[in-house]
Amino acid sequence: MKIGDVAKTTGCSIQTIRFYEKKGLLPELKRSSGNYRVYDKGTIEQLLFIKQCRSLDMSIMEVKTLMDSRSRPDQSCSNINTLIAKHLSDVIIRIEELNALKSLLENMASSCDQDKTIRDCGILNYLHT
Amino acid sequence: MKIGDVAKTTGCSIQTIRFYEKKGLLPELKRSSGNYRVYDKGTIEQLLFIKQCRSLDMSIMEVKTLMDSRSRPDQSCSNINTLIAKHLSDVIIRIEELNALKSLLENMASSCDQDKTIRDCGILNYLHT
DNA sequence: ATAAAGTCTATACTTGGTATAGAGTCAACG
DNA sequence: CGTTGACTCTATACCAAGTATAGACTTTAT
Repeated sequence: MKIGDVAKTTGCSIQTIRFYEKKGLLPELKRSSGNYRVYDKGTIEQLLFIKQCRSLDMSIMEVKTLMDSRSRPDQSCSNINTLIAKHLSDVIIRIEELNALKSLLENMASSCDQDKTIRDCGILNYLHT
Repeated sequence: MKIGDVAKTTGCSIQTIRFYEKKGLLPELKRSSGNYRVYDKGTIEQLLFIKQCRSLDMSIMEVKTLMDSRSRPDQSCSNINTLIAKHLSDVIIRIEELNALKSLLENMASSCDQDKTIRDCGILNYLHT
């Protein structure tokens, strides 16, 4: 399989696949006689794994940690539990931040209507304080 | 005032102040005979305005739009209302995304306990699917 | 044989800064 | 007057996580 096929199958762009390779998320791979990357089914599965993790908003480094763990199946999975717990806690903190932000923005939005001038704009006055 | 004083007063780092200048958020400013940037009270106020906007998670471009508006006090402020409404809507969408993410991560976290091996880790099995 | 499609590397761009290097400036102290 | 230390200057590189080119090469199809 060539990179274009892999891109179609996985839904990752060609550049992204090469980017993941450069970041060390894909194992060293074979090249054809014309220096084209040659992929097998294992790589596709790995890319789907990465995609799944990225859709959960994990960083490349987090994904790398998980993939490295997968190559040591007999070890304890406690570090994986820790990683997910940390990630979850980060998400919860971010949600709280954004909820606070949302309240502020709602207050601002309600402090002005469309019919004022810039000089009298409630939003700008709020920001100016 | 020199840049170090401004940094202390506003809480922005020196590099950040120069960065904002390069991005066009600060007006063209005077230089001393030794080519040092010279600031006045107006710039401090502008920096605090920028900081306030950034703490509301606005992008540099959004801040720039607001600052440009401030220089035309007689115009209608409807574009400012629109900007804030759009920003608020973005924040709400992001909160929804993160809440969905949170549920997923909670399910994952509860699908494994610390005592398993990588091979049997419920989290990795989830991700592998 | 040639044209089109695919792939290669290397580089620049994005956002919002942060962190250097190396040079120049300014104020105080002896 | 010299020199040390603190400050500032520009320019550049770096981070995440890709995206988007340019210019060269390979493969495929006609």
